[in-house]
Amino acid sequence: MNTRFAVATHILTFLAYQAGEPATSELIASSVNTNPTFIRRLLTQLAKAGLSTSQLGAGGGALLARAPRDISLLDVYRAIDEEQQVFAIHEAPNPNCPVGRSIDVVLKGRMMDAERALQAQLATTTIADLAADIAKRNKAG
Amino acid sequence: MNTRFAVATHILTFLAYQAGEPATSELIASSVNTNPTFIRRLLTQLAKAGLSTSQLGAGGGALLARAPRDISLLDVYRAIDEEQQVFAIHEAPNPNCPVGRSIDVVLKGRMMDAERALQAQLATTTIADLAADIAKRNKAG
DNA sequence: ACATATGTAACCATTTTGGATACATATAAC
DNA sequence: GTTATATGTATCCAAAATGGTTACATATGT
Repeated sequence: MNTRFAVATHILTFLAYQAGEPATSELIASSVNTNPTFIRRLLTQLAKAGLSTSQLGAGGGALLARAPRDISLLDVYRAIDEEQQVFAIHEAPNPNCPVGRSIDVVLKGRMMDAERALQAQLATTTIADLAADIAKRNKAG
Repeated sequence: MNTRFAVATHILTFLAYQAGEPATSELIASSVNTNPTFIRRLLTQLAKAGLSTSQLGAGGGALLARAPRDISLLDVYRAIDEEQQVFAIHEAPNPNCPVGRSIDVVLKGRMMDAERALQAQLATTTIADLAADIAKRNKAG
């Protein structure tokens, strides 16, 4: 998969650490080690999903739109991965073959089962959990 | 994701339908609607994973190496997806940032939880299940 | 006004993906 | 043993995805 989900999660965790202080795309980019445009593109998607907001102008930047404990990794996944599925099928199998005729429908069902299991697990973790894990790790390490 | 997992599953289900009769890469390709080389590349991976075998020469082709009920979608997933993970992280975050320093380790753990949930679900379906679903669907439809 | 920061478009290089051709090797059939 | 068949693999290619870069119109705080 691409790294957008990971970077989006990084962004939100960073914002949680900011504790209400707006963060510019440049500041976030320096934490992620990428460029501000990439961050702004993701922030736009996160804002559309209701996970972040942005303040224009001097002293502005991105903020969480909700409490970290109310943002799950599933929320992030849904905000970023527009396709909403890790599996892809091969288009247009042979309709004259017994297998080709039905494989797509049958396989899609099983793929969706796996996708649901993945998403259910993602729902069990919040940005607050990640922030706590990081705080503990930095204190210990 | 790419379509290799779906095509590999199609191949194995096709072989299950062949009931012991060898299938050439060309025949399989016509069912999948792709080219024989792509099929052979996947068959090589499936054979390395112990899921299929191949017979050279006239009348040859690919065969299942195990009973369809003994091949799970997790077996296919592991045979095909060498990376074994749907999630990717962004490399080299800023070590001087509290979040950048620890996000990778922490997030990787949660990603692996989700990956495990996905794989556990894949393990519940076998090629025999898919073949049965297809047979039922073709009879009904 | 002026500096700052977003949102978005445009362009680019790299990688991934799947398709196409080619061919050495191995096997079956005769 | 010769011939037809089929694999396994290398090579090349075009299209798409991915993330980086520049640019700039718009909005906001000072």
